Parts: sequence; C-alpha cells; structure tokens
Amino acid sequence: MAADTRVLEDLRAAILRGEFAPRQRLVEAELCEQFDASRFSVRAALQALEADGLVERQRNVGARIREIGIEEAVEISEVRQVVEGLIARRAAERANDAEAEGLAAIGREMHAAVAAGEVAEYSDLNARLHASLREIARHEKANDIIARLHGQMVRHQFALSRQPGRSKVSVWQHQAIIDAVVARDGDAAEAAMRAHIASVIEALRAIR
Amino acid sequence: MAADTRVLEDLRAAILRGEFAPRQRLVEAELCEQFDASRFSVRAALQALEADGLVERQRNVGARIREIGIEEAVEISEVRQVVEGLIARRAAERANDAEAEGLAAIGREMHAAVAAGEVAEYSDLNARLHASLREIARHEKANDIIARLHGQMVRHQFALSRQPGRSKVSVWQHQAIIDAVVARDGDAAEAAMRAHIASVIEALRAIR
DNA sequence: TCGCGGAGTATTGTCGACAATATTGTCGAT
DNA sequence: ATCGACAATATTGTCGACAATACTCCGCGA
Repeated sequence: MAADTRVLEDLRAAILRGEFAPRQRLVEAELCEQFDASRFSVRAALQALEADGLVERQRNVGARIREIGIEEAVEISEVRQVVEGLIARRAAERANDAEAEGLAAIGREMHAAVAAGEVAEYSDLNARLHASLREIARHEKANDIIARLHGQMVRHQFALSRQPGRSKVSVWQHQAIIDAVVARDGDAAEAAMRAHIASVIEALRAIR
Repeated sequence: MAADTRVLEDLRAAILRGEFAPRQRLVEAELCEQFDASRFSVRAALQALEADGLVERQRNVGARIREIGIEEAVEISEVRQVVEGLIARRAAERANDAEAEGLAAIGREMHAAVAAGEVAEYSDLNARLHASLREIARHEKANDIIARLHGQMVRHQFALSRQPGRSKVSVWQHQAIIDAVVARDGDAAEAAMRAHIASVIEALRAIR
C-alpha cells in the first residue's frame, strides 16, 4: 500500500514539527534510511514538498529546507490577510446558529486562557478559531491556499506565539471577528479579520 | 539536458493551449511517444501538473485532465478577486510615473480596440493590463497564486472573451482601475479591481 | 436474459543499477 | 602561500525491467 504517500506525510509532518533546520540539506539516501523507504518514494515526496514551497531543489545538487525570511513571511501574511478576509466574510454569510455558538464558545475559552496566562492553550484555541471559520466558510479554493501558506509560516507562527503580551492584544481582535460572524455581518467580519492580520504583520516586522 | 523539465513545459503548454479535453485520460505510454520522452520524465511532469491543479491522478488508475466546473471557476474567481485586489492596491502604492503612463497607454489602446470591434486584440490587452499590474505590484506570493489560478481558468477565460458585448462593459471597469493607480489611490484601486472581477463572476454564472 | 466469477489485458507502481553531474580534496607550479 | 587543474567522491538523474493493480470481456450457471 501507498509507500510514497506514507513517506510524503511523514516527511511533511517532520518538517512542520520543525525537525529540520532552515537550509538544511535533505540527502535522499539519508531520508531513505530515516523513513525506511526507497529512493523512489523519497524523491516523489521531495518533489511534492517542493510544490508545497517547503523544500527547494537545485538540479544535480539536491534538496534543502526552504528558508522563509521575514520579508517573505510578511508577503505570505499579506496574502493571508485578504484570503482569510474572504473566508471570514463567507463564514458570516453562511454560519448557522450552532456554528455561531461554537465560535462564541471559542471566544470565551480564549478570554479564560488569557486571564489564566495559558499561552499554549491560547495558541491552540487560535488555531481552532481559524479552522472553524474555514470550515464554516466552505470555500475549497481559499482553504487550500491558506493551508499551503500556513505550512510555510509555521516557524514564524511559533515565534509569534512566544511573544509576550501578544495574546492580550489579539484576543480582542479575535472577539471582533467572532462578533461580526455572530451578527452575520460580512463586511465587518472581513474588516475585523484584516485588522487582526495587519497586527500580525506588525508583530512579524518587530521580531527581527 | 533537463529532459523532464522540457516535458513538463511542453505538456503544460499543450494543456493550456487546450489540446486536451477535460477529463481526457493521460496515459503515460502515449505521452512518452507524443513527447518523445521516457516514462520517468512523463511521470515527473504529471506529478508537477497535479500540484498545479491541472491534472488529477488516482492511484493505480492514472491521470486525467481536471475538469473545472462553473462552481469551481466561481470559487477561483472569488479568490482572484481579493488577491488581485491586493495587487491593484500595491500597484497604486508603488507605481512610478513611467509605469503609470504605461497603464494609461494600455487603457487608450483598449478603448480603440473596443471601438474597432477587435475582440482578440482586446483580450490580449486585457492580459497585458493584468500582467503590468502584477509587475508593478512586485508581490511574489500574490503573483504565484494568481499564476496558478489563471492556469486552471484558461478554458473559462476563453469562453468569457467570446461573450458578445462583454468588452464594452469591462473596458470602463479596466479604466477605473487604471485611473485609481494613476491617482495612486490604493483603496480605489482595490475597490475597482474587486468590482471588475465581481462582474466577471456574474458573467461566469451566466454562461451555463 | 441476467448476474457472477475469472482469465487476459492494459496501465500504473516500484525498484535496483548505472550514468551524469557537482562538490571536495590533492597536488604541483608560480 | 595561493591559485589552478585534475582526480576522487558524493549525490542526484535516468532508464528499463518487473510487480502489482485495475479494467475488460468472455463464458457459465441460474
């Protein structure tokens, strides 16, 4: 069964988990051993990951983990800003009552996590909120793009969540998004999401 | 040199030129003959094109040209709407005088083409206008995404340009975008681009 | 006539071996 | 000591052969 699929998923997960450093070389033979697979499978996985933008390859030289600098992270976030804006708008337009209540619940948990100073918990809730919005929006193309961009951002996302005091700011931005969706106000939802990601971009620029 | 790269480019160009029908099967052996290449190269090309969303593959069954229905074309256009909106905004923020004049010139040519009823010429200018905006905006990530989405839309784009009377409507929308960029008004540029693509979406829905 | 195996065929999946290329290391000349 | 050419090595690129799988069509029984 699907040997190359398994390698692809394992390798992608390992990269996303941060097990490889940026610009680290990915030698095919080593990966073969590490994942107990043939070069064939490894090669296919590398090609797929290149398309995902997680790996870069040079002909006759090999593959390495793509390094995503701050400037590129900002560009990615700018695209996310508008595409997640679209998602928020659609979510506001399509949410049913149960879905709206689910979002509101996440909002309450967020406030609680911030009050308790639970950083990891908050970061988790953040992911759940965005995922819920994507699910409610049911916009396949937009979701695909966000997923791809998200993969390239994991490292910086992590750095952001470690920034002290960040959650105290963003929790109100998240609340604004939730309120807009609950009120079924598409314009407001898009604007709130944009404002939220604008602040992410600012924080990103402040990191270096 | 680079056997698989050549096959990839040739095959992609052939698909974009519409030489394969939607859902048409792409048998590896046939492609080998057609492009005078080994199965190895063909397979690599198919994998890459799958990532591009141009072909779909099923394990142990094979590859076929992906069919993009109206609903999906609408979704693609909705994403384009916001991403090209971002591009238009950036273009307005960054255009220098020469670039602004270049856009204005394209606008004048467009009016002339519409007046003369030159459909093909107008469609060409349309492509040039959007390309110019992308170049001025210098937003790599946004440009990548648009390129990918554009590849999936070629068939429908063609159908749209054949719609009689469409150019008379869109020429003024294009002019609004150009005016906004020339005025260096980012908000107006984004709004104009969104309005333009909103009308594309309407036309798309009207096709069937 | 219809449904149901089952062989045969078409097509893709996987691999190991070898070729091509880039990188690294070595030696000699200046 | 430094630079260049050349050899050695590491790594990826390419291919052809075979295995595995899905599809097709035929014959058989009810």
